[in-house]
Amino acid sequence: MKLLTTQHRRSFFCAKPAITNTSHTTNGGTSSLTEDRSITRLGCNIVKVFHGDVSLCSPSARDGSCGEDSPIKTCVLTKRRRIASDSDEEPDKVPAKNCETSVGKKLAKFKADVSERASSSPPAPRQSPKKEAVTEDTTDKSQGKVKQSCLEYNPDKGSYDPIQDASWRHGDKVPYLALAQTLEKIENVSARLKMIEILSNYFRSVIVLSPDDLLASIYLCLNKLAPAYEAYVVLTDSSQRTSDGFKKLPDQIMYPYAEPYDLQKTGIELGIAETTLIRTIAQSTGRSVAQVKSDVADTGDIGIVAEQSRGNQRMMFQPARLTVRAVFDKLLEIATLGGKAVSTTGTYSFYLRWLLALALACATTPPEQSYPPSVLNAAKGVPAETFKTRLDELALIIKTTYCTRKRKDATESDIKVQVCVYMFDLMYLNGESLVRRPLSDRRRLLREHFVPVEEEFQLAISIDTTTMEEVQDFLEESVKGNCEGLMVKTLEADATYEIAKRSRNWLKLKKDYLEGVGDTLDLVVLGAYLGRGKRVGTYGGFLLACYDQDSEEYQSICKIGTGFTDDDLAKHTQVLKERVIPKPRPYYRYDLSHEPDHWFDASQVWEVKCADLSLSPVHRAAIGIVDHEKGISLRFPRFLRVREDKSAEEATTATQVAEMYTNQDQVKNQGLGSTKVMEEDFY
DNA sequence: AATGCCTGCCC
DNA sequence: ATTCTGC
DNA sequence: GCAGAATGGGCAGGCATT
Repeated sequence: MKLLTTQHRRSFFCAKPAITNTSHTTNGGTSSLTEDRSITRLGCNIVKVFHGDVSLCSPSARDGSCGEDSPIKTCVLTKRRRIASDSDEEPDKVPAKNCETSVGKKLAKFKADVSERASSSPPAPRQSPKKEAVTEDTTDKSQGKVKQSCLEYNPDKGSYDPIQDASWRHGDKVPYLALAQTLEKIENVSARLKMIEILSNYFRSVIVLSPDDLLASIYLCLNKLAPAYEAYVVLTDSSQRTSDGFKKLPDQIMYPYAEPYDLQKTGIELGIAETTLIRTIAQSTGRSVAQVKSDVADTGDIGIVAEQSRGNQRMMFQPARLTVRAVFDKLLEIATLGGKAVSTTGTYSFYLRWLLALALACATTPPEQSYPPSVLNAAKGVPAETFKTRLDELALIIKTTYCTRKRKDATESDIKVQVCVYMFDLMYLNGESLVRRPLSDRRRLLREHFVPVEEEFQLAISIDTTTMEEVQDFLEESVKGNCEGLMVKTLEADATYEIAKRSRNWLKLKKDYLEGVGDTLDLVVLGAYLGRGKRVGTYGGFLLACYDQDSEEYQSICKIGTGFTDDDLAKHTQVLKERVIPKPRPYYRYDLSHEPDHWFDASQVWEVKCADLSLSPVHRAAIGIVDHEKGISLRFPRFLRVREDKSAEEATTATQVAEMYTNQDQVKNQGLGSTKVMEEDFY
């Protein structure tokens, strides 16, 4: 039976003995299920009703299916929205508001200031505006001329003393150099823990000596070290904090908070995303947007470009000693002038290590002490255990306190799609947490306490089984019923609802995970995008196309950026570099929004796997076949291998793509939908 | 007012 | 989402 | 085994530009 890949088989078949301790011993694989499993559909049918009143709208329901865990998410979402709108109406209770106005004035002033300049330097990113005297002095805030070369600052020092070992004195503004040196040290270290330690030492000094600069420091760290695409700053507005539980954290981002440091004191929010940041750097350094842009492309790190740009400028007029604050303020001002900076978002984008560094710094050198502080190193004289506990607590606070964004609330009348919530589990009932009870209990309680309502509120379809065959059948059935797959869980043993252990005890089963199952296509590489972060120097993604024999066109079908080993990537880059052409061929069909950095002569054919095919607003594959204006694209595309044996013309054709699309159960089941399209066609 | 870019979110 | 890679 | 860091399609909402 080839149903499961080895990987799956391992997790699937390892019946976990009911153990009470936390070790995860597994007894070797048995060849059949030894215990009853409850299996729920991954996404259940949602009956679409295009009229009628609804009180819930799940975003995941837009495509007519709802993820297995949607019920809960839906609730959370709705709740959050409500809260968000509440705070909309009464944001005044939040201190941040004040600052917003004070900064607001500042902004207004600059806006006026710049709007005239703006006329002479068109904001269009493509152009390189002639800069007249945009040599803004990045340091106009700091006083004095060049000091003697600064002291060596070494936050890497053993038993670091936040006061003695700092290169500045209490009350001083933090010199930018200190931060630069800190970052330099960090970059030369590979161990994460070490990085955290170094950075936290710097933070400790800032906390003790110049707490006002903490925020600026954090921002500048981000700017420097975060991957470019995440390099945006938002000084939060805590009015957007919500008090309800959790928000799913994006995998790579943490959202911190406003305590215990008074981060919200700064009040305003300033959303700088990449493009804005590029303009910012251009303006602040007197370089053209195009220049900066190309530099970013080269280095892949906007922070480095900023640094270098600033460096150049410094050569030109030898400014005074930079302070962290001055740099930050300037950036802030300019970004704000940039126009689109003030956004409604309210999040900090952080990386874990900064959070941890911050937590470590807080734990070691508690903030908000009078100077000189009584506690410089809280780790001293305390059992390591105790300190660790305190640190963990702090880290937890930092990690779990976060800001959510305002969401535009849709009025109920705007909601067009009837949504049905499918319950599949119960974590909490009448004041009692059920998280530690086995699934069988939770499910029983769920069934006892909730009354399903047809087409609104139902139980997720599930089966209990011990045999592989039934699992297989149920998987087939679920796919036919427009679901993505199954969730498989144990009913009794280790059947608690624990997120952390989820990956071990819950198994997600989707068709395209299985080897030899799922959609696979052979596509032509039309172009590529320069890699960023760890992919600097190679291509990071590619534009793929299918071949339309009728029009003899290559039609874009998706971009692709995963599935390659580092080695693959290097090789592809090497091979494709030889085939770069200056302009796309006239017979390449693609959307301008996906314009690659480099175009290639169509030659390479890659085998690519995906989960689904979808109608796309931007891709052009098989355009005109199933829809007039929309092409077809791939969902979750990943690279499998190069098809050396195929030439570009032998790639998957538009016709085949259309066929694959139409053959999807999901599409077939839509039934009526196609009639509608035909009617439209008719007119 | 319409269009298009940018961002953040959801998979 | 998916995938690969260090730790 | 896990966390981190690369990357995907598609959508909604907000701004900017036309």
